[in-house]
Amino acid sequence: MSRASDRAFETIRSMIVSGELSPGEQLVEEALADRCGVSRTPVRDALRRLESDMLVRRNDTQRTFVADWSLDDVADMFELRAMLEGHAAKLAAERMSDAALEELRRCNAELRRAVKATPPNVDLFLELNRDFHALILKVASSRRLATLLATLIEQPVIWRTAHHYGVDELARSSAEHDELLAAFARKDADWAQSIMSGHIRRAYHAYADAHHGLTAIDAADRKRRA
Amino acid sequence: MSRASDRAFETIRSMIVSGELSPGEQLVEEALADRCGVSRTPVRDALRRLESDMLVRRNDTQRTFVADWSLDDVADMFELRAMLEGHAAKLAAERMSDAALEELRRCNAELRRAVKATPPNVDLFLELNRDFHALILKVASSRRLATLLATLIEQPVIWRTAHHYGVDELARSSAEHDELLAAFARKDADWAQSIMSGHIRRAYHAYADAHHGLTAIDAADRKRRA
DNA sequence: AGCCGCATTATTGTATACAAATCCTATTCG
DNA sequence: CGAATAGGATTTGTATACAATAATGCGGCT
Repeated sequence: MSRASDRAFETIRSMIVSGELSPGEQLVEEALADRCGVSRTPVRDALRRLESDMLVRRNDTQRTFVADWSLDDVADMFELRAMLEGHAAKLAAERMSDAALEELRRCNAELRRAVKATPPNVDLFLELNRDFHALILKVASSRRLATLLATLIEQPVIWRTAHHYGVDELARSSAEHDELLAAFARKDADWAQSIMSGHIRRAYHAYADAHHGLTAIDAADRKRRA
Repeated sequence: MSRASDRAFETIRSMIVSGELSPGEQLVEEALADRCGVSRTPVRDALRRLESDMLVRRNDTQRTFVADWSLDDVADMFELRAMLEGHAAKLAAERMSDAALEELRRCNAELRRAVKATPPNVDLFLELNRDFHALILKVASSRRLATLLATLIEQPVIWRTAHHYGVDELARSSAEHDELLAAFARKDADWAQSIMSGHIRRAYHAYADAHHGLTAIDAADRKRRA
């Protein structure tokens, strides 16, 4: 997709992920078109893409809204992610090359530096974490799997809450990455799968712990807006 | 989506699934618009949807083509399906109600009748098989999972080859469904998961057996057309 | 002959106007 | 007072024209 459509997609996407557009809020094509400085046509394209990423949902009469996720939905999402990323790690272990392994090591070394900085560089951590997982997915080399996972990562839920991670959580992440590297080095597919699955599940509980007190407020807030 | 856009989607979709449009063939918006009797706008919508279902792919310059799948891709697809449908069966076993179980039983009874007819009614089998799996997915009640699986089922690969099933394969399917029903009745989630996973894997091998001799021809055929 | 550059054609992208559907509200009727 | 509803306002759907980009083929050049 060329300029206008991409711009619309990225603009709307970042507005959703940043929370500038609240969960449950209605998205009106013409208003978005104005904000993006394009016509409705590319906005419609963008909304379709966002819909397939499940960042927006449509009601039965074709109105679009920013997706809102219940705790159950989030739990669901993490469970699927644990399963699929575990599978990816397994495939990756079987297909890991020395070069790719070395790149993963470099990535995690940088990641650890970001964690150990004072104060820890959370944005950099997130970026390198993304890279690390993306690299594994690449080694797994399953187009299908990549597509499925794409809709599970990069969720606003994750992004808005990642900053709540404590330093200990961040450090634990890079330690788990080390374990993954060990499993990859030994080409132990089942081990890699187990670690990855646990890695994601731990992330879920970190999320849940940080949020279980907020959901009631969120729900009330959402209702008020609607 | 209202009439025109849906019509375009369904028309193009069925042309792909039936093989009227060959894998690798370029899809031109205006030509499709003519064939569907609508303008390019709804066709573009339809192509986006087909793209997210992975029935078409786009090259780097935005031309669209009917998706073509290598044997590896298909194996990949079945493996993911085995994993995800297995997970769905597990969730379903935990959440199965008596009413839903009864409905599944009725469905499989009908399915068995379709198999035992002379000659076996393969189209009816396929439809009921779909219903059976959809029902399980519904009981699993995970929106996310449903979305992910949607892109894996209903592939032309599957549809075009289902007719190659022998009577014994069909009978074995309904027998496996019976086992699933037993697992559901006892709410044995792990059992349900194992059976479902095996069920899909068996389907894969039936596919592979029927096709491993054809791929060379298919490839040549595809090349000739391109 | 082979290849490069340019004009031509084919195809997709975007804007816009208008049509259809949906939503909202005010008003009427029970 | 509440429910049904009619009609205006809002929003989405579709068609079409034109712009931008990519593919194709031609002609000249080496």
